[in-house]
This record gives sequence, C-alpha cells and structure tokens, in this order.
Amino acid sequence: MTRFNTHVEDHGTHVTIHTPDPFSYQQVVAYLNRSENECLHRVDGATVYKAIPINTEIAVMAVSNPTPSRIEIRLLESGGCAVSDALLAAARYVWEWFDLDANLVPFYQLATGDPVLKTLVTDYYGLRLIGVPDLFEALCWAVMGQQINLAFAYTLKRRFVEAFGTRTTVRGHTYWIFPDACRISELTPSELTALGFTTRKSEYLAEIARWMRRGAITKQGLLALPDLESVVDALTDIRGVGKWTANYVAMRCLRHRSAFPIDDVGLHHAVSRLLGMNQKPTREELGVLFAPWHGYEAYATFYFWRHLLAPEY
DNA sequence: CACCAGGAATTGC
DNA sequence: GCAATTCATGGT
Repeated sequence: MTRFNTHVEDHGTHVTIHTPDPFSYQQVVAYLNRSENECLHRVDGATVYKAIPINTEIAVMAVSNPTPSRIEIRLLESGGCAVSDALLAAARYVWEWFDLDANLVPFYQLATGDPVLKTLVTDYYGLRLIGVPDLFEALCWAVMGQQINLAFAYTLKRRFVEAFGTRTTVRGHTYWIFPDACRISELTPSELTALGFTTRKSEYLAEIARWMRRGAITKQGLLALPDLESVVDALTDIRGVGKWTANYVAMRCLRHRSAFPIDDVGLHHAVSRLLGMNQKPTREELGVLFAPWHGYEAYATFYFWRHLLAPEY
C-alpha cells in the first residue's frame, strides 16, 4: 500500500482514487463483466457493485469512473460502522482488487520490444490483473475451476456462495459475501456433492477450509514467505492443491509477478489463437515464449486470458 | 452424442 | 521419476 495514501481522497460522502498510469477503467470493467453468472459483483453499465465484509456486517459499494484518471467509490450500505471507515475499507479493497499498487511501466516498456506482448498491451491497454483478495475464496475458486469449463465453474461458485455465504439486499439487488472457511469446515460431504461438486472436489474444499480454520494457512503467513517457490511448496502441501492452483492463487491473491500457471488450458488456447498455431503449445514452447518475460509471467498470463474474451476474428 | 474443460491424486512401471 | 489412469459432470 505504498502509494495508497497519496492516491486516495476522502470527500465525506465518497472517496476518489487517482489511478496510476497505465490504467483503463473500461478494460477493468470488461474483464469484470466476463460472466453473466458472476455472483460476487455486479456490473451495470460502467458501474461496478460489490459487497465486502466490515467487521461482522456487510458494506456495499458502487465503483465508477467520473474522469479517465479517477475512480469514485460510494456506499449503498455502510455495514453499521462509520461511513468514513467503510469508505476507507472499500477504497483499500478496490486498490488491491484492481492491483493499483503495481507499477506497470516496466511491463509496458518490455512489451514495446516484443511483438506478442505489444499486441496484448495495445489491445488491452491499461488492464490490471484483477485480483481475488480473499485467500479462502481464491483457493476455492481455483479448485472449483479445476478440469471443468469456466461456465460450469461459475455455476458451481454461485451454488456454493448462495448455499453457504451471507447476503444483503439493497435497492432490489442482492449482494453476496463468499462463505467463511469455518462455515465450510463444518459441512458434511453430502452438502457439497449435492451442489454438483464431485466427491473429490468436495474433499478438497473441506480440506482447504480445515487448513484455514486451524490457521495452518494464512494470507499473512504466505505473504511473509521469501519467494514464489516457498509459496508453492506451502500451498501444495494441501491435498487438492497442485502447481496450477498454487500458482493461480499466488498470481491472483498474493500478487506474485512471476506466478505462472503454465499448465492452464485457457492459457494454451489463448497462446495458440494469438500466435496462429494449429494446435495447443507444448510445455517447452510455452517455456520459450515466456522466457523473455520473466518477472512478468502473471501479467502476461492475465492478458492472454483477456484475449480469450475477444471474438474469434 | 462425442469431446473436452482455467487439474490433481493415484497407480504402475 | 515419469507416463498412464481415474475422477466425473455440465457445456457446446
């Protein structure tokens, strides 16, 4: 949060964030709007609505973009605490969610001399790596997405959230908070398989919930580890968390710039498509392609994912 | 109706 | 160690 204080202004009824270049709110919203089935935020035009937990209550924010270099955050509900506290919490959430602490200038400079990256940063100029700040959510979402199509993953997430999460309704819209690990750790196996999770995935989710409940895995603890390798080692101790999931979480929750889910099928499709290949790239080809981008694998991967949202031709 | 999906654990050699 | 197998259901 090095630059947070200098970029955020409290206006009493709302806060504004001056966004560091390069940044495009439009690109961020395009990514947030990628699934009709998303249940943890709502996009209406150019406004993004999201609920976040405040103490034991729920605050609901509306995020908009009054000027190109400014994000505005208002509250639809302050969760029973002081408005200024809830606004600050909302601003901190958006700051992390949209990865506004990152300096993208070096990545964009690297891209100017690289044909592939140049295409990506031109097409999606200002896109930030949208995060999943809650560790339990990031782990669960990764596990839910293992080996199934994304549309089904969103359906599973919605069922999971609506079965075990908490909700608040404001102005006719319902906003959900992702379930707490303690709640999930208490479930019987059948309560998860009933939602469409396979037996194994149900076990994985319950296992992750137990690790988190007993404090064996915490975001703070993982952030304190010296490097990505240590993070992957720690996370893969959990049954159900392999290298793909560990790198996914490192990338979207812990903000490791070198995190690289190299076995990601979506990434394979995106690379194949952007480079005009007839088949999916091999692991070796991916290694060669990404080698010059070392230190920026996470952003390169994220931009490739964004590329999948674009129409085929 | 096949084929596959933003994988991981287990098994077999 | 590494490759093959199993899991297991909805989307297209």
